[in-house]
Formats: sequence, C-alpha cells, structure tokens
Amino acid sequence: MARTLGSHAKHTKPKISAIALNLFSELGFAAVSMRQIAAKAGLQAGALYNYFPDKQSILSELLMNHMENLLETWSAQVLPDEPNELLKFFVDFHIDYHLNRPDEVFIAYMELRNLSEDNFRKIEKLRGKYELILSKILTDGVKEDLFFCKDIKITSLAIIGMLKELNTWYKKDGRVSVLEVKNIYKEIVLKAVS
Amino acid sequence: MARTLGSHAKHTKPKISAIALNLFSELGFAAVSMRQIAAKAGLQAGALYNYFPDKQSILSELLMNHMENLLETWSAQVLPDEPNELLKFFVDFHIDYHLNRPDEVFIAYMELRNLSEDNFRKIEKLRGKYELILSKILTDGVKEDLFFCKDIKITSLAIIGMLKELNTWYKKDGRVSVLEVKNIYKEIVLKAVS
DNA sequence: GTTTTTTTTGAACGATCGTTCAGTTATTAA
DNA sequence: TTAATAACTGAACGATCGTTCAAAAAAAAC
Repeated sequence: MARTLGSHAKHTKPKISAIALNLFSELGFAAVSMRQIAAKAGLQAGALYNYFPDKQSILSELLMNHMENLLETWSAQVLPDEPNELLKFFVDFHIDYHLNRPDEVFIAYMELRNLSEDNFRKIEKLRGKYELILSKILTDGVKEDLFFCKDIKITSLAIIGMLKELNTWYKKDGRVSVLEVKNIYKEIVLKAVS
Repeated sequence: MARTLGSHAKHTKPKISAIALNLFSELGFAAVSMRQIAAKAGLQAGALYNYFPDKQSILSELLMNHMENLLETWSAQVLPDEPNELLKFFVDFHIDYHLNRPDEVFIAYMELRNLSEDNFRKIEKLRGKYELILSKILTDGVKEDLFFCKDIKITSLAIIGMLKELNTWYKKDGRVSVLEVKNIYKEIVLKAVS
C-alpha cells in the first residue's frame, strides 16, 4: 500500500466546499459552473469528481452539514428552564447562529429546488426538527399560562419567518448592533405570544 | 401600411408572460430556457424576440408589473382611519394579495439577482415604497400612543418577513382557512406592536 | 530508488444555451 | 387583388455546460 487517502485531499475537499458555498450564495447554484469552482480551487474541473460524484452533491452536502450543525449546536446549549427565558434564549441563539453563517442560510432556502427528491426530503425533515424546537417552547409556555397563541404551529412559523427576514437585510456595520437587534426581536417575539 | 401591430401579438405577449411566470416559479429563472417557454406557447424560440429583447427582460417585466400592481392595488383601497383598524387592514390586504399570486411572490424574492443592476434598483425602490406603507402605519400608531415599538423600521421588516413566510407553506386546501390564518396573523401582529 | 497508489491534467463527449437573421407565411390596408 | 407589413420559422452561430477517462504527475510506502 502507498499514499493514504488525503495527502492533499484532506485540504482539498473542504476548500472546494467553501468555494462552492461562496459561489452558490453569490450567483446561485444553476449559474455556477464546475469549471468556475475548480478554477478558484486551483484545479481542473475533472478533479472535482474525486471528491463529489456530481455537482448536486456539493450542494446537498453543504445543506446537510448546515442543518445538522444547527441542530447539534442547539443540542449542546445549556437551556434555561423558565419558558420566557427559554424563548429569549432561542431568539438569541437563532440570530447569533444565522447572522454568522449568511451564505449557508441563504442557499438553505434559495437552492432547495436544486436538490433531488431524496435529498430534499432529508433537509425538510431537519428543518421540521428545528421548527419543533420552537413549537415545544411555545407549547410549554402555553401550558404554564405564560404564553398565549391561537395556533402554535402557525405562530412558530411566523416567528421563524420573522427571524429569517433578518438575514436578508442585516449588515454588521449598519445602523444597529447585533445586541440591539436581538433586544428588539426578543421584545417583539415575547409580545407576540403574550 | 398593412396589418396593424397586434393581430396575434395582443394575445401572444401576455401568453408568453404567463408561461414564463409559471416556469420561472417552478424551475427557477436560470433553469428555464427560451426554447422551453416558446414550446409551451406554441412558438419557436426566435419568435420570443419579437416581444422581449432578451430573456432577462421577461423576468424584469414580470417583477415590475407585480410590484407596480401591488402598490396600485393598495392605493385603490379605502382605508380606515384608526391605526389599529388600519394595521389589521394592512395584514388582511397583504395576505389576500400575496396568497392569490404565489408565483409572482416567489420569483419576486428568488430571482432578484438575475436582474441587471438597473432593473434591480427599480424593483428595490418599489419594495421600499411598500415597506414604507407599513412603517407609516406604525409611526402614526406610535404617535397616538396606540402602538409601541423600539424601532419602527426593524419592526416593519420583521412583520413583513412574518407575512412573507406564509407564502412558503400555506396551502388553500390545508388545515386552516385563509380567514383563520388572517385572524391568527392579525392577533400576532397587533400584540407584537402593543 | 523502486513500486504503488493517489491526485490531477487536459482533451474530448454530446447536449443545450441565448441570440440572430434570412426567408416564409399570415394578415390586413388599399 | 395587390402591396405592405407583422408574425413566425428553422437553421445556424459561438459559447458553455456537466461529466468521463486515459495518461501524466505527485506523493507515500517499501
């Protein structure tokens, strides 16, 4: 035997992923060519196929990693018990996580249709899990008579939609700081379920 | 002179627009070919160039019409004076208008990057006008001490984000009726600015 | 240094893309 | 009916696409 897998490969694959993420986010999956990705990685297009079976797999791996990482990061958090505090914690967490990964967030809801049906279902399942986190927080709060909402599922979606909107306009060097934005959103969310 | 402009054209151009709207929404602008659009319209690809100078113009015309129509339709409404009623009216209006035009709404925020810089700026300007409608409602409500929000601009964006989310999951034959959804959203929005 | 295996190249494949345009057909004014 | 023009065809243009693969280069194992 000679040359264990990953003499350059260990560096090359993450490099390809990072470059693809950037390009997909900037130009859109359909508008980015394999040659474009390869060029930025200092490779020829053919070399990409040592790391990914096809173009779509680059995208689906990015999306899977993003969603799995999101859920794992949440699981690693130490959560407050009290529903009001937990809801605020969720808002803070969501904003922090998403504002720090604008490219992943962007392609995660822009490029879903470029996935195969299988991969699409997998991603949707993970997304559903994330929405369930918020639903559960609301459910517990409603049980304890701390929150009130007509429909927990719809309220969850509405809140997540509100939070997602942030990524479409927030600029780190803008008028308001992340801290301020978080406080504004926490207040809106808390009032929305009061 | 013979044959005045639009013997068939009067029917053909709207037909092309409608077909393109459908395809763009379903497959994405970049993934739809001129030949595909032409085939569905019973034409050859070349014929499309009698009606649009290039592919991007089909998209930009769709988006411009959508945004202009949105603003015009709003202008034609008879508005209630009282801020609480006006805010509810806005929510109802937004949901009605957008749920009835899912394809337009979808491409309006999915395909912006496929516009030229000029066309992009025009659309963004119209979008800003729409956001200003809501901002003004909030501003008036705050002045009269009926609403409270830390930051009107951000609150407007958050509310519109929440409303936009609706289009990504709402199905007409789903669990809840449009009327119920509207009521749920109106309650959430009103509480969010209380 | 030789062998073995990984990694990459570079050319080629067939397909499809947006767009152009000379020529044909369909329609209408005169 | 004839002349004028609008509408459309059908072929062609050059370019680019995702993907494949034999051959070459690079790196590790012996």
